Amino acid sequence: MSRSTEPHRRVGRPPVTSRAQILTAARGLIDEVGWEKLTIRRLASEIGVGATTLYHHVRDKEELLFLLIYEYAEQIPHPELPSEPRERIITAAVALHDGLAAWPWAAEVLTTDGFIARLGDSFLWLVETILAGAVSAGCPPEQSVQIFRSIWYYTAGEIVVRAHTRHRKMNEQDPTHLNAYFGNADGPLRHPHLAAIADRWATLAGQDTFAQGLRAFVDGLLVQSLTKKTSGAPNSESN
Amino acid sequence: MSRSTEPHRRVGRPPVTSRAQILTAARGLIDEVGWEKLTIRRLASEIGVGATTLYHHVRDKEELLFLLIYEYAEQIPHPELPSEPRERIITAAVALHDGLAAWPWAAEVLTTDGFIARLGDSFLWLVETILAGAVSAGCPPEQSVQIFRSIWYYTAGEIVVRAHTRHRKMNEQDPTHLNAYFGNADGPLRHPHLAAIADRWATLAGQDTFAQGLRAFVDGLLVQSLTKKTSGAPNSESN
DNA sequence: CGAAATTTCGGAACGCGTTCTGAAATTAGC
DNA sequence: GCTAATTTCAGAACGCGTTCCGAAATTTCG
Repeated sequence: MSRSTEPHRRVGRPPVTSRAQILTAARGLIDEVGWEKLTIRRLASEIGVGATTLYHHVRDKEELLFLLIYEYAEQIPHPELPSEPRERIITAAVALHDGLAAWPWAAEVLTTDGFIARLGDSFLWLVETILAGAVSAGCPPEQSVQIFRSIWYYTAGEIVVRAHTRHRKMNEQDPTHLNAYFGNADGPLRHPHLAAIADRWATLAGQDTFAQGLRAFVDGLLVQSLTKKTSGAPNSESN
Repeated sequence: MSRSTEPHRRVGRPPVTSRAQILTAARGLIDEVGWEKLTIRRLASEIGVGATTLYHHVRDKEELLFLLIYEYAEQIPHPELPSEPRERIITAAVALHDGLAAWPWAAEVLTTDGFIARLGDSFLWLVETILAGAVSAGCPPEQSVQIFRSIWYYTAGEIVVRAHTRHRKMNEQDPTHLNAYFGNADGPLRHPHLAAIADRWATLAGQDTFAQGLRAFVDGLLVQSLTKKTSGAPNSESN
């Protein structure tokens, strides 16, 4: 209707802040004090408005965090894609992972309902790339979606688990750590392999094996999809 | 020290409740009103004690939920294991997944720090089985741990994402659903594969493909591990 | 100019998990 | 028996996210 032609000042009390200002202030506050200390009340007083005022510009805190990721994500440049479909999938999935893992609070929002669907063009392009890669590799569209979902579970799980893992220095000095649990009384008897590796567990768990696991996963998924094709008859398995 | 020989009544004010009673009451409350409505205050008043009293028997709410899972988990019977190592891994991982996914609040605790290490014998036995399966298949212990970690990321991710996905009936009636996001103006231009499958996305996302994806993952992980053996030289990849 | 409609603001309040602190209830020692 | 030591209890309070609702500030209409 009335667009730029008519600078119709809107009826009602004029807003004292805006979603843009809130997001900017939130970014600043996160840079200052860290995202754990970002609270609605603190953010509001930083802007100089009442706490409840923010709820007229943002549905809730979860949406606030999502919008922060959303805005940043749109600025991420698209990675160059290799020619081979399988490598394209991996490149896109790694970009998706790294893009999200870059923000420590991503884990808070990652698993919310419909997160993928709410992603912006930049991240949707990565989803599209994964789907396209699977299709290029010979998978039917339905299975391509399932391949993406599997990759997404793996990706989200890695980010969330690692985000919740305290990155204390892997000094073996901490007796309350893994060894204390794994190495209980009859551990070596009941769980020999676990006991054998218990003292190295913390070190191994600290390594970043996302990309390596992803490669294995994509290989397995493509092999599985291309082997049984679109066999309508279910396997001998439960699902 | 003084055990059953001496019924030494302990010094100090006698406790009015116990961790066992708290856990029992928590289970009852969850059965009655659902785990979302389980609050510290409500649980305390259910028992008939002050809210803060619970904190002398349980560190925090997270530990309370963890203990609930822990106790249940110990009662789970061990699944029968197939003979083939690969199938043993899958059987154990599915049991781990199903055992955790059985409690809707598992997602709240799943990703907390050191969750796996704090698991009880019953679940640790599943971890042990996965490790043993990988070793039996020919993987060195270190890579077996990485294989388990990859499986765990996938498993935890699946549970957490699905737990946070509202299971609304997949009626296409809801215009605020996926299509509304995926099918935006120039969606078909920018994301053709996404647009092509958008209307079927919700249905596909509702399917349980955990076991299928797991099979692909395990296959890929074993192939990867056995192919490059314990090559000390890193790949051409970043990691 | 004044009343009505409209839109936003923000203080009060709720329930939450959690911490602090002093009171209460018990045993041990004199 | 009285006091001290010990252990637990629980009310008060804090900060949090969030909701409710009346007040405030603007435009529109008569």
